[in-house]
Amino acid sequence: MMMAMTESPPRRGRPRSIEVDDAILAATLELVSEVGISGMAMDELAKRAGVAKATIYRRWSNKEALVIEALRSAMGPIESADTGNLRTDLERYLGELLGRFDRNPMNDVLPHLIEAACHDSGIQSSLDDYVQFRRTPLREIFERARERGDLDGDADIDVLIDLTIGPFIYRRLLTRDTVDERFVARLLDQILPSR
Amino acid sequence: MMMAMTESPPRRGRPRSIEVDDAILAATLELVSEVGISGMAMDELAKRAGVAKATIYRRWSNKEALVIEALRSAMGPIESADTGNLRTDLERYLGELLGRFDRNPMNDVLPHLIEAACHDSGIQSSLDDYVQFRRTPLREIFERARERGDLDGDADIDVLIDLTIGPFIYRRLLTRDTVDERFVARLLDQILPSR
Amino acid sequence: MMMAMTESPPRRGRPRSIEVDDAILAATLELVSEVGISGMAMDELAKRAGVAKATIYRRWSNKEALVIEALRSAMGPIESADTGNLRTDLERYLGELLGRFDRNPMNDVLPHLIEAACHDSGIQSSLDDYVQFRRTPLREIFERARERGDLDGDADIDVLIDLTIGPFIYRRLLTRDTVDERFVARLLDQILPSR
Amino acid sequence: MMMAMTESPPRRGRPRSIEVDDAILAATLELVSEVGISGMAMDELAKRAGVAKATIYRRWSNKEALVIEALRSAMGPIESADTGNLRTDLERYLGELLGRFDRNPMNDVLPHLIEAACHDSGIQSSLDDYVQFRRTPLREIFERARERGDLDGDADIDVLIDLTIGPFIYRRLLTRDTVDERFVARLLDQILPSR
DNA sequence: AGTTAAGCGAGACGGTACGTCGTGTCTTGTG
DNA sequence: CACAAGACACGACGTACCGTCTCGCTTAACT
Repeated sequence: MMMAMTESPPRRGRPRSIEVDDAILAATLELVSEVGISGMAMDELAKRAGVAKATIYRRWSNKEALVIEALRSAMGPIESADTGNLRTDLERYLGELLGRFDRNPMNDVLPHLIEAACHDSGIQSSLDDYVQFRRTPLREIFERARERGDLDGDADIDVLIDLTIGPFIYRRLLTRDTVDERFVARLLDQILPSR
Repeated sequence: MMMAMTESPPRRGRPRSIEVDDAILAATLELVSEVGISGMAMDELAKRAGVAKATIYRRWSNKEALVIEALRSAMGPIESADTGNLRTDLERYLGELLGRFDRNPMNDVLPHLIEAACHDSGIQSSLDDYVQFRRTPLREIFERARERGDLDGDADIDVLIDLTIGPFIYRRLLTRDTVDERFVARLLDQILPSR
Repeated sequence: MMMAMTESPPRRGRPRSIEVDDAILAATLELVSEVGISGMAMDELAKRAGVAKATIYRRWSNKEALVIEALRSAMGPIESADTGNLRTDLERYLGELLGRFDRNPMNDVLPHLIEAACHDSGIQSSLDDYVQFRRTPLREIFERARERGDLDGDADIDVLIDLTIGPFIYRRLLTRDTVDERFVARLLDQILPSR
Repeated sequence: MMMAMTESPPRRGRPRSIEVDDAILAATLELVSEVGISGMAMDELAKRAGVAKATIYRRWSNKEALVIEALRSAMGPIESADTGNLRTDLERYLGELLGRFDRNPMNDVLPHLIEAACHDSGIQSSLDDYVQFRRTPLREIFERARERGDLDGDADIDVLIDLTIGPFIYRRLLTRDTVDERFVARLLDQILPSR
C-alpha cells in the first residue's frame, strides 16, 4: 500500500473541494431525514448545501447514487467483538445496529433505494454491497461459535443470518413495532439453542 | 327488506360505475407489473383503463392510495389450513404466500408503498391493515399448535411470526436470494423445536 | 301554418318549469357580472340557480348561447323617441344606451361573445342580430332627420351610425375612458353639422 | 466605456436565450392565427417552439401575457408621415393600420385579450400600452394639422381620435363589415371639415 | 508571471408527470 | 317526460422535479 498506488490522474485544473463533498452529504442526510428521499428535491438540496446543482451531479450520477453514498458515509462498519459467547456477541452486534438505525433516517431510505435498485443496476450493486456489509460480521460471529462448539457443525449459518436480520427489517419497514433490546432478547431466545 | 344491515344512504345522483373501478384496478396491476410504480404514469393508466383521469382521482386521492388498493384487491386472504401438524401448516401457508409473491409484481411495489406511507398516514394505515392481514393466519397456526401442545405454553408467538415472515421480506427486498420451498424447509428447521 | 300560431309540439310528460328558466338567466347575469364569462363555471352556475347542469343544457346548447340570451333578456329594445330634432334624438338614445351599459356587465361579456362567435356560427348570428338590433333605432333617427332636411340628402347614414356607436365600443372595450353625457356631447359636436 | 447608460446588473447564471424568446413568440403567432387564442394549447405551443413548457412560464405568467407580447412584437409602430395635409396623413395611417390588421390574426385576439384584461391587471396595463401606442401617431397628425391651421384651435382631438379608431374597432369586432380604403374615405368625409 | 484546464455558483433549459379544473354528456332515482 | 344529483370522457392548465447546459468567475498546477 506504500507509494500511493491510487494512480494520480494528471490532475489538472482546480481540484475538487472536499468541503463541498461534506456539505452535500451532510445536507443529504439532513433533508432525507426531514422529508424522505422522494420528498427531497435536488434544487432544495443544492440550496441547503450552498452548492450548485451541477456540482452535485459532477460527483454522483443521480439522486439515488448520492443517497446511497450519504447513507454509507453515515453508517460505518460494525465490528463483531469476540466475547467468547455467541449470545453476547449477537447482543452486542444487534445493540450496535439498533443504535445506528435509531440515529439515522433509515426508515424511508431503504424502501426508496430498494425500488430504485429495480431499474438501476448501479444502485442494485451498491445496495448488494451494503447488504453483504451488514451480513459479514454476523457470519463471523456464527462461524466462531461453530468452531467453539456452541453451534452444531452442520448449522445453517445463512439461514441463521436471515433469521437475525430479517425480523429487524420486517419490523422497521412494515409493522413498525418497537425494535429494542427487549426485542433482541426475545429474538435470541427463539433462535439460539436453549442451552 | 328485513334487517337491512347496510343502511341505504338515500343514494342521489348517478352511482359510481363498478366496471370503472374494476377497469382501473386491473389496469393498475397490469401497468405496475410492467413498469413499476414510479414508472406508471397516471395519463397512461387512464388511457389503458379507458377512463378519465378525473375519474381516478375521484376515487383515490393519489397514486399510492390507488396502488395499495389494487394490491389488496389482487391478493385475497390466505386460509390457514389445519392439518393437525405445525410444520405442515406452516409449509402450506408459506408455500401459498410464495406463489402469491411470484404471481404478483410485489417486488418493487412494497418498497414504494413503504416509503409513501412515511408521508401519508392514509397509506400508512392501509399498509398496516395489509401487514396484519398477513400475520393473522400465522397467529392462528401457532395458537392451534400451542393448544395442541406442539409448542410450549409460554412460546413467544409474536416473535415466531416475525421469524417466519421477516426472512421472507428480507430476502425479497434486500438480498434477492431465492425464496423457494427449499428455503422454507431450512427456515422451519431452524425455527421449530427439532422434535 | 294557419291557426295555432304558437305551434304546440305534442307536449308529453312534465312541462318545463318557467321558474327554472328565470333562475338560470338571473344567476347567469349575476355570475357574469361578478367573475366574467370565462370565470363563470357551469357547475357554479347550476348551484347558484339551484338547478341541475343537465337542466341548463336542455335549454341552451352551450355556455355562450346561454350568456347571449341572458344578455338579451336583460337588455330590451331602446325606442327612438322622435323629438323633431336630430341632436336631441341622439342624446336621448345614447343616454339610454349609456344607462344600459352601466347597469349591465357588458364590459367583459362582449369580448367573450365576439371571440366565441369566431368558432361558432350560431353565436355569430345571435351577435349579428344583437348588433343590428342596436343599429336600427339610430338608422331611424338619421332617416327622420334626412326627411326633415336636417341632414343632406346624400348623407352616409351607415357611416354616421358607425361614428356614433364605434367610439362607444372603443372606449368601453379598449381605452376604458369614461363614457358619460359629457362625452356624448363632445361626440355629437364633432359628428353633427354645426348648423 | 464612456457613458455606459445601461447599467450591467452583475448577470449571474446562464442568461436567457434570445432564440428561445423568438421561437416562442413566432410559434405563438403561428398557432394563434391557425386556431385562435383559446384553441391554442400550451403543450402544443411548447412542442412547436421546440421548448419546454416551464421555459414559457418562466417568461410569461400565463397564456394571455404571452399572446399580448407576441402581438406587440409582431406589430411594430406606425409612423405618422407628415404630408402637410391632414386628410392624406390620415389616409396613410389608416391604410397602414388596415394592412396590419389584414396580415395579422387580430380578429379573435383582441376580444380574448380584452376579456383577460378584466381579471388580470398585468394584461390590463399591457393592453393599455398597446392602445396608447396606436393613438399616439393619430394625436401627432391632428396636432400638426391644428398648428397648420387645418383644424380649429379648439378642436377636440381626443374625440377625433375616438372617431377615427372607434369605427374600425366596431366594424372588425362587431359588424364585420368590410374595412377597406373605400370605408376610410367615407369615414374621413364625415369627420373632416368639408373644405 | 502567464497560461490553461478544471471546479464552481447561478440559473436557464428540455422533458415528463402530476393533480386540478371546466365543459358538455350520461345515468341514476324521484316527482 | 322534467328534474336534482352527480359520475363520466376529454382535454387544457400551471407546477414540480430531474438531469443537462451555459454563463462568468475562481483556483490551482504547469509552463
